[in-house]
Amino acid sequence: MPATIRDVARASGVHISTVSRTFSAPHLVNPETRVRVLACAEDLGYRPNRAARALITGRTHNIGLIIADIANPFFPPLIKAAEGQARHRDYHVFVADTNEDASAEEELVHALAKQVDGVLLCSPRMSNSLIEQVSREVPVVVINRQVAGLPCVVMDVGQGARSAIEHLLGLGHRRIALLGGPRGSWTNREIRRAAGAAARSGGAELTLLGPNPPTETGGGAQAEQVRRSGVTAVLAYNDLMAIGLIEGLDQLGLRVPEDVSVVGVDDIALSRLTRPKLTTVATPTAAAGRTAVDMLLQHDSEPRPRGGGRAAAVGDRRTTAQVMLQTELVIRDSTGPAPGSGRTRPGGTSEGPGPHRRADPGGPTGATGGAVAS
Amino acid sequence: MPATIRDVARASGVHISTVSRTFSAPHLVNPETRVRVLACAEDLGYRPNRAARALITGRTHNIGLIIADIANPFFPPLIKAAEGQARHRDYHVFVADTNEDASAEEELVHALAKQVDGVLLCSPRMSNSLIEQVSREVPVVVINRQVAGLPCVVMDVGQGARSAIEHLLGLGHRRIALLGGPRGSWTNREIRRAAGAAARSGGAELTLLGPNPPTETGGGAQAEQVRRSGVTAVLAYNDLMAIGLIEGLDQLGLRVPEDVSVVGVDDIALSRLTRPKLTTVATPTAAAGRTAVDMLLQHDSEPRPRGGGRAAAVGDRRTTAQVMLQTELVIRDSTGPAPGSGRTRPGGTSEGPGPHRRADPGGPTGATGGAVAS
DNA sequence: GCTCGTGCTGCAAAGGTTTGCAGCGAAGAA
DNA sequence: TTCTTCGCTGCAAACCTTTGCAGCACGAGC
Repeated sequence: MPATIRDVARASGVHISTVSRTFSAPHLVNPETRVRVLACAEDLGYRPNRAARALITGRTHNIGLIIADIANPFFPPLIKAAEGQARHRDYHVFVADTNEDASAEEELVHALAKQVDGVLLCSPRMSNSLIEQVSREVPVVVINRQVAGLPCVVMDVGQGARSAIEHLLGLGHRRIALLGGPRGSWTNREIRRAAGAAARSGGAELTLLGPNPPTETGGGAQAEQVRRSGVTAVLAYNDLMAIGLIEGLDQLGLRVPEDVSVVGVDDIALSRLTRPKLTTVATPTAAAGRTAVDMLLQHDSEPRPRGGGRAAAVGDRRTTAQVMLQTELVIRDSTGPAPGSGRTRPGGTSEGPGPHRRADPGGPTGATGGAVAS
Repeated sequence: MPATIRDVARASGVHISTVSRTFSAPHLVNPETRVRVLACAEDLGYRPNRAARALITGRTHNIGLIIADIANPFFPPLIKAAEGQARHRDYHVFVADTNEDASAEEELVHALAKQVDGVLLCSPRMSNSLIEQVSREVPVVVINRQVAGLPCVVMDVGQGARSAIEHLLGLGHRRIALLGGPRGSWTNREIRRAAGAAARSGGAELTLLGPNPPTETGGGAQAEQVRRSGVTAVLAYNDLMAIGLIEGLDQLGLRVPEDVSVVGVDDIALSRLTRPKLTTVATPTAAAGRTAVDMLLQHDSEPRPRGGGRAAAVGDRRTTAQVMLQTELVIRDSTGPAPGSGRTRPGGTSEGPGPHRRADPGGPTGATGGAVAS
């Protein structure tokens, strides 16, 4: 039913190539012809078929964004930032959700592969080797994971976890639990590694709880375990789990931060709305989205080898840089002195100004994170 | 760089049509040939180009889902449900976010048009006539809006608003504010209409505040207005605004529900986490997602007229049914007796069992909503 | 021995677009 | 007048698949 270029050509009495040029290279066609063609096109409701165009140009002007769980409020700022950046470069973003499922992830990459010029793989659950394999089918930038030979943008959660543990140590905590995230998460491994090292060097004991689904429910489900383990502080894989845990502890009659201190990771908007407000490791989510788009599109303007047109797609011959963005501990109300440590609570911290206050959420802070190697 | 069907044909010494059949109609090719072809394909990492396939079959097996604001927690359950339903039918869902912007919305429909078999337009901000226009380019199902001649699925927010107002009237409130949502929202109009009627027939005064952006910030920004207006209860366009408003009132020293009662709409997960827990109109979000996918794909199995292949796409000749799903008032802790009304608070309601307790979030409750007309 | 059916494969058109090249007419230069 | 140049347009190949039709070889039935 929709009109094709041929219909427009017929209606305006010119060759299809002239119609094509009317849209993609207007300066090459006689003004009079142009207006006539445009009129006919308007009349017939003609829109160039982007799929057909992509078939020959090798450019779709779309990018795919694959997300582990769209319901996790961690992602929307990243998505929005990516979309904004893409829009500047005249690209559209298609988002797909994998439900934390590795095989769905792979399937979606294939589904998207030829409809986009590249894919942003955000917090992938696939194995590294599988990522490498799919990256041969379509240009990929990985977010929240380092995989050798591929362009990546990660947050320095190691540093964040270290700061969190040090913060807890400073409050007198010596028995700390790490509420682990999902299996297959790079972030999870990094946090575990860094938190373990920091605890050890601070003379504290670190109990590992997990893996768990990275959701409120996943956090809440471990409340009983936390109580039984007798720890006085918990570092959670993310804010959602931290919030769920606080709820769970509450139902068990444990108060936060009086009985147990809780630290999250991500600094989602929600962490400012719950009571107590959450102490958390802020990650530059928006900056990550922007950076990833830039990396994917960095060779966009380069002339592409014509002939065979067969899409040496965007980002081909890309320098496989790896970028690490800085994180920052934001101290709010969910952490306090360890019970029985004799310390008193440092006055109502709650985001007062000071070294820990976060400058500009998702702003340049993170974007300046140094590029690393390769 | 990626292998094409031609490469596989060359490598396995058969014609490309045989390779094609190996994938799309295996029973038509000799088992020996088949294994040889499959081996070569595997070897070369060949994947059929879905864009090229779509060009000729007229089916992409993708559906587009256009969302006003992906950061609004109202949408993820709908997205997830749509994805699940689509997956059953062997479809993938591509999500796009419009940032509440009508023109971005239109642009995205065009970007998606030829890459998907149909589009779910969720809470559109476009004008009805524009929706009608784009629906000529690609099959569309509209969610959260009724537009004549197009298949729609809406929630009965009118009924919900009525229940909410009646609930407030029952608590003795006589001066109520309606915290309006974004311009161009069908839901907003429905709520206003129904709430206005209910208030009038209950002898209450309804103050309109808005339009506002449907976010926490948008809600919080009206806190001062709410105080000044002297109302004792507020019905907000959605939960996010309700929560933002509660925060804002809190900062002005007004307590909820002691000083002001607040009701939201949507019953997002967050509304159970804030203090006080939010009284709200639960909408069957997941059911809406599922239903919309079903409506879009209902003629999927029908044989398609071959010849010209030009995609009398999915859902063509669709019966343009309009479905309305039921809503339900969920009473939690953000509503109480009007100050000075002499009434006392009915004991700790908070989701106890009873007529208002919600059965199964997004479950069959809503899915059974009756089909209506046309 | 001939016909027919069956099982497999090749041929070529079709789908909607872009783009290098060639052609054409007119205007300007020699 | 003849040769260029220039501005515009048409031609046809190419992108990667799918699919109706035809062709081929072979075995069975008469």
